Amino acid sequence: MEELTMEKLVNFCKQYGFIFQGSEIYGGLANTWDYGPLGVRLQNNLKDAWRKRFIQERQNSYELDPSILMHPRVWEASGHVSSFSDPLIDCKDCKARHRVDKLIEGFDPSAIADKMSEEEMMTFIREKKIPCPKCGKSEYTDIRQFNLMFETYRGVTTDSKSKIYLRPENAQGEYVNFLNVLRSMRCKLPFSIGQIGKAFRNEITPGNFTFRTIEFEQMEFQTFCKEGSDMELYEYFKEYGKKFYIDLGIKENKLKFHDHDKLAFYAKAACDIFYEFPWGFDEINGTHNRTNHDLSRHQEFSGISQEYCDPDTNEKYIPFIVESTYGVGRSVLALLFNAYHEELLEGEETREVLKLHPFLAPYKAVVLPLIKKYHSEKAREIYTNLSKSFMCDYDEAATIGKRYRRSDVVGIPFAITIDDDTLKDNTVTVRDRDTMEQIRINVQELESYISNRIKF
RNA sequence: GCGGAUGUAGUUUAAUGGUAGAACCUCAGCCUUCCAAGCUGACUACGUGGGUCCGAUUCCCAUCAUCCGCUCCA
Repeated sequence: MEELTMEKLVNFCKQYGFIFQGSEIYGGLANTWDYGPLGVRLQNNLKDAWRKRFIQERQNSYELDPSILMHPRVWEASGHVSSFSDPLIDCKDCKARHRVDKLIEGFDPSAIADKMSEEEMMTFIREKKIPCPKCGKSEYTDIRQFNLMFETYRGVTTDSKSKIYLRPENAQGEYVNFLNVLRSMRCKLPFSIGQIGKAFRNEITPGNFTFRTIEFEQMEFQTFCKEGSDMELYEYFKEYGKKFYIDLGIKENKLKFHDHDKLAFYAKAACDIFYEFPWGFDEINGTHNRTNHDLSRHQEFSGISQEYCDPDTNEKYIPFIVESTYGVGRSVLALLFNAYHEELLEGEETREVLKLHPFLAPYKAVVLPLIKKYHSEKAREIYTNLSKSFMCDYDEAATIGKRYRRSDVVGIPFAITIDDDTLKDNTVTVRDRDTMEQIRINVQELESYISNRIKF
């Protein structure tokens, strides 16, 4: 059995309609990928699973869909306007690109690059003749600013006053709505706001297939709490996140926690969940204790108090926030790697099977007339009825065996075959993808039989 | 963004300075009563743009994209 490489998975996704290259007929646009008919179903089912675990099954949890375009002051308060615009410099000799602040602080740890102006940094580099960490020479281009935020303009003019950003992270959408949710939902702390949505980062870096894209989607969960209960919640959500992935069918030995050695300036603690991809363990989730940094900043920049008044003690304080973020694209990628199997059959034959959790499967069932010309009328009738309950596929082309196999490849958990007996007694064969077991049941029982087996 | 490799149907590939042949897949028909059978037929490709040349898929240049490292990041 060959190892599942990235290249093989990319081909698989393209072949069966999961993921296509973005703008393919124009030669593609780097780092953009389009989810095809099956990929969208898988992705939506993942989102539904997340909603169920994080919103529906939790008390005091609310979903929000904030706007992607936000007031420019939000990004000043969040720190993105200053910290996301990295001054970069290229070595003229070996062409290596360096972040100026890292270059300076790497050379002289007592220097604080953040406090320097661009000119001061350039002078510092020239005077100290800081060597290029790669080649050792000290000949650099001028400093250039790279802003990781996508910019656009509202209105018809393109002056700086009309400049707005596509959000580089989603979390601020929840933070600016903290008071709205608190009031309208009559919340008490701790409570949580979740969101599924897209963010954009104008990075120059290519990624591994959909792992790294300039436009990406996240499922994230912000829990507002009192200082003191924050670390307990932080630990809780780390485990809750790992269990979420295991419940989705990810093998436990493919997952591990990864504590950050270096914390972001706003964070008190940070831990990722890593999945073992072909290139190694890499991040699919991040849980951060963000303290009361975010709400404090918004209070400062907006002038609106972000304090919570404890109804029992009348104590007022700015809540702490524990954030847990799940990458949609990354999770889908992990699920695909995790689900892909090649099974050896008798002889040399192999069967490709996508062993997705039935809840995640793009199609829940495929309806197959045993012989097209005898059974397709009845099969179509059953297909139409069943489609009212779940996404179903219908396949009457080629032999029955081929159609069984075809449904395995795209992860359909149940195959329903219509034969002569169906026409007489209204029973069908239901074949289970994972166990290969076949049972005979009445058409009337199909809906409840499948419903019971695709739960999450 | 840097370095390396690659680019012929959906996939895997063959050949060629005179515009391409196959297998698998897909579709249609025949056959077929439960796991990729068979037969017949059909569709589909030289990433893009220049240059050299009478003529370029082939040679050269650029570009785009992907993969592998590096860098960066969620």
